[in-house]
Amino acid sequence: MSIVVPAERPNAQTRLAPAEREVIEFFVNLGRYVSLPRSVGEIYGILFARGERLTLDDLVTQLGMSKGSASQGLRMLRGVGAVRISHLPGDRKDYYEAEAELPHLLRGFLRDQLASKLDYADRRLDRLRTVIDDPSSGAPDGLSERVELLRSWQNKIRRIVPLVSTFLKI
Amino acid sequence: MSIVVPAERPNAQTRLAPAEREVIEFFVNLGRYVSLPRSVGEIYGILFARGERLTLDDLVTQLGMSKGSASQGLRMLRGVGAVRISHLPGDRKDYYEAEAELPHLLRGFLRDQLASKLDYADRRLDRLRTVIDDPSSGAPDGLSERVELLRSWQNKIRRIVPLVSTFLKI
DNA sequence: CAGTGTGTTCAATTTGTATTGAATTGTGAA
DNA sequence: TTCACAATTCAATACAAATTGAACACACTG
Repeated sequence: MSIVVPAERPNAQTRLAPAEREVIEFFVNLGRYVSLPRSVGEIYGILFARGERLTLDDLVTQLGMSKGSASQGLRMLRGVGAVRISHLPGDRKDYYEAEAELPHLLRGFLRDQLASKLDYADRRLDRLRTVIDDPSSGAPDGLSERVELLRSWQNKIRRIVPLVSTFLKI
Repeated sequence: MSIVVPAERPNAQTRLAPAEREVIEFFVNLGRYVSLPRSVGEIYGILFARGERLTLDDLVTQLGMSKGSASQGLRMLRGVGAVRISHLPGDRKDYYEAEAELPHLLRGFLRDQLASKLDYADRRLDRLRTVIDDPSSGAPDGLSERVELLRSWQNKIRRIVPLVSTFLKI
């Protein structure tokens, strides 16, 4: 009778240097605060740690993640301008490197994420007003006043954005 | 042979007025951006819409959610100061109402959420530095410089907080 | 006290999100 | 064209988070 020890899955992460693992975990943790998937934090983390260009295959082997995850993670990071893509002559691979300048990163975030969400909230508030103004909507007493309060929040927040941008010299 | 039509679950939400449903969905959607569970958005939404005090049981029957969800959701909302609790004389129930002042809400958020996370990031960065300074950590070239860059991000963000606070008269 | 009306807890379940990997698309070279 | 290689897609799966509800704890009341 022999005891079957489950084969240890060859976790590629094991090959990473301690310093790299630490940086990666830092960004994974950071990403959690804005509900980014772990894989995205890992990708940005290793690119930041290395400071050099890596290919999708590099990410797959170094981080031990699937091609699918790497591909989708890179798309998200490209979308917010957190990684730059480039090429080598005579090489069809895409090479990625981390964008490490805070102003650049925040600009992408403010433009792509925040702006579109504020716009959406605007439309939502407009709809809310029309619904409430309909007498058959059963709006509780004073609701339309409270909704106007929301509108004023929205305006204040909109005015904060340029304030922050100026401060960060974006 | 008879076709069994699944009994329609008596969804309590159906009883809500259209205007109320609209407000609730607004806050549910808002909450998604900061990854709050739907139930929390619903609770704040109905309290905001009604503008009057409701009990846990009211929430359960009006929103059609479990007592457990309502209880946990209220705890979270109390935690960030988004709802106020009060009582009626000779009534053991807890009554809740929505805190609708933006400054008050943001104050709770800045103090409880942001501050503690910035502190945690600080400690994390300190550890990162000590790991990297260890020659056996296998830190890639130039990593310590890039980590110093992180430190400067951190400092900038810390200086934004009072700026925003001032602007919002918090 | 026992009884009743509260709110809370937490294991089980449901629901939602991320990840995988095989199939597919796209692209440059011969 | 066809081949070869790279990246993307997406249905299936694994994993994580939210929700439920029954058991519990607490505190007032008669």
